[in-house]
Amino acid sequence: MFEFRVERSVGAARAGTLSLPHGEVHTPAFMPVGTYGVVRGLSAAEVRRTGAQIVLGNTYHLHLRPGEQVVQTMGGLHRFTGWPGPMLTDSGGFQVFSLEGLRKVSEVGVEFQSHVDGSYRTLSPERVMEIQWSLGADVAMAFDHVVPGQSSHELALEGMERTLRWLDRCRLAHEEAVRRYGGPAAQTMWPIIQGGVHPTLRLRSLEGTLERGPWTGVAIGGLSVGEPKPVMQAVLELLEPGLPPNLPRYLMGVGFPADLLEGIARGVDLFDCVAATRNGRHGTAWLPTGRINVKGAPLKGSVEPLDPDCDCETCTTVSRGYLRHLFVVEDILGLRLVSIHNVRFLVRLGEQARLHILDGTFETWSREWLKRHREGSLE
RNA sequence: GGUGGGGUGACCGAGUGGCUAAUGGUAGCAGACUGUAAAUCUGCCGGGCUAACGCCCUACGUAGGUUCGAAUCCUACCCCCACCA
Repeated sequence: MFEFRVERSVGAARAGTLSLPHGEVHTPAFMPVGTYGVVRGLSAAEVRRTGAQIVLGNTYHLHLRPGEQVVQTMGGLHRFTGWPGPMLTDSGGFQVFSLEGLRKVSEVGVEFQSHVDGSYRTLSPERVMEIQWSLGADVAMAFDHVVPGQSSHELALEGMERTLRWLDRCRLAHEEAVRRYGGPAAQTMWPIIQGGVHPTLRLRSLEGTLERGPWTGVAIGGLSVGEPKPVMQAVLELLEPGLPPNLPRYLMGVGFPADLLEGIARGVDLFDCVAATRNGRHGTAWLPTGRINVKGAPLKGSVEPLDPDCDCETCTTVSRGYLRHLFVVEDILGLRLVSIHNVRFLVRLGEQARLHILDGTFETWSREWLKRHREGSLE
């Protein structure tokens, strides 16, 4: 269990298979985000039909609503959501970053003021691991301290070192849970590398993380939080040689289509991002030639499919003109259909990358794909 | 026919002498969104010129008038609504 097998690599890019209690994940792969136990707007069956292999949930959000005990009583996150496949829960570390202003970080943990009702909740590394154990995903993430992308050396150092100290506590708490409640096959925990945009801090975080191993996977966090894209890519290039080849690498919170290919080329195996569904709800759809505003006047009356190259439910059943109409009249179906397309788009991008890695043509294919995509985006 | 009320930018609707190209809202148009405080947020929204500051033109039913200055006051006319004949 929790085994990762690399089937082939081309440069730094890898095609692999991750074995988890609830199934296998063929990589590279995009994981849709289902913060509250739902990939916003989509049923489990619809998510399944996008080809997604693994879905995320969020510790902080599920702790607030409905509460991890409720989920546990109802049979765990898989039964709760009707998604029988692999799942991963994020620790709430990202909320330390995104809820800035609603939280106070200390060594013990983070005091959040709930965005739901204003009540104060404290999340510590121990508490976070308990909650994630109760939720019961295949993979739990360590509780980390994410700082903004442009953070000073001082702040990034603080976040990075705290993340390492918390990692020790997370590990103990997770091992305790495994010992007390279940076999080692039930859930694994992955650490998260921090360090902002500072190379020395990133390398220290990598080193500190690995020496606390062994692990079954490693995540790279604190990217795509405001730093320029070349900086993110440089961090990936910096870390790649030091990452154990036999572990899946998960780049947290990334990304847009181009980010996936750029990440895969730099050795990343797993991605997650809310942009597919958020942009879907907001009316932006990804295309091989860039992106399109589904609400835009030019789509009025168009009988073309959203993306003629796409095999998703949306593109094979309705027209651009109808999708635009759904947004104009504000029917939820429009949000859902574009979300379905965007998720399928990223999932399929992962599938395509995998095939091209397996047959050795990844670099050429990726270059061409990015060229076409970026040229379209300039329109 | 009489009396009263009313006609404002695509629509609804404020404004009752200068701070008014004219508050708001809707519709429309565009942009943003990366481990989800997001079916959200931001910008534009009479026309023309400008990269921009800005300049010019046309506008508050129609036509005149008063005034340094009018969507706002006066006169006539047109149209709508209510009530009375």
